[in-house]
Amino acid sequence: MKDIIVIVGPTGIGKTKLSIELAKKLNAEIINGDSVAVYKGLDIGSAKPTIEEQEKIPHHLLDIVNIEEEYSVYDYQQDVRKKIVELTKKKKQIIIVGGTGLYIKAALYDYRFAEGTTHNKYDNLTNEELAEKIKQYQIECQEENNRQRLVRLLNKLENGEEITKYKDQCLYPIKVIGLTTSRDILYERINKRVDIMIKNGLLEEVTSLKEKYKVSRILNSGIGYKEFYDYFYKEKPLTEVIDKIKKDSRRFAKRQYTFFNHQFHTKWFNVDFNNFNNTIEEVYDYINRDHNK
RNA sequence: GGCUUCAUAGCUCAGUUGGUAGAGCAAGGGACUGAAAAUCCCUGUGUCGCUGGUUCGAUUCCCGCUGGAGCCA
Repeated sequence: MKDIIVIVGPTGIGKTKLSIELAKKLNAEIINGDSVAVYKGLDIGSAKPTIEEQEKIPHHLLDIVNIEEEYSVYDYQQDVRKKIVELTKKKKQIIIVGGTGLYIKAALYDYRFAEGTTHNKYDNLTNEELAEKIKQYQIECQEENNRQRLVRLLNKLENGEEITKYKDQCLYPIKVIGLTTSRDILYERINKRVDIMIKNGLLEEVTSLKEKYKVSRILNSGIGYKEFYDYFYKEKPLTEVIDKIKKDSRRFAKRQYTFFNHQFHTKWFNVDFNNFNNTIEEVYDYINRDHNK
């Protein structure tokens, strides 16, 4: 089996562009590694590859979930693993591109999830009480303020699920390519990209989605979408929304660096924005060099 | 031109009855196994505008300068 090429990096760095150019050269197909782009209709704000781009190279796990549906790491893990089998049979090289570190890691590494688990929210318990209950299972719980994690952990314990730690067992041969640049340049690109999204009709996209889907977790948590809440319900000006999207994107980029630096063996490439072909060649050479050894 | 007032962290501002300073925001770092574009944790040295004086010691008091704001001519 050929190495799975994994392209990661902060938002707005040029992962999509690289993935398509590499796929052409490698006769590969692309699997989306982005937790928002799996949703239908979230096109502009998620910076999904355009129709033209998708026509050049087959894309998988894009537009596979309706906005009111729930989709989780578990679902993604299952879907990716099926796709890997499918594409390997077709003798296609696989490129996974995206910015959602946990999704990609859970798909490729030995992350274990039980089937049909419950999702009790414990609304009547405080964080302290949750931590207290967890302690009864002789489990040391860190992050005592992190309700999301406390709830999940307690659910697992009450279901009798195993609390596993197989962090570093990768199930497939992979090459992790990271794209990077200086913080200043990245932030400038992020800011510009948000302006372009607005020009391309982000407000219209969000407005029509809001009308169609009254309740949606993803519209309330995705960057480029959740920020419009203040615009629709608090009569805040659009400029404030735009600044917030930029800020949230910058902070997200920072967290992405932390994840890709520590959770993967990432080989970083400084992007040449003046001549992107240089970057493509550099990455292509790296992939081939390692194949031939 | 005269008088008053302000000048402190990237920004908005506290504060020190004279012993070289701290909040919010911004920013930086980190964690990460079913919400992950989520959630949570940690991080504040800055010629206290410039120059001189008083003082053991000045960002703090005083003189002058520069720049901003206001009032009067």
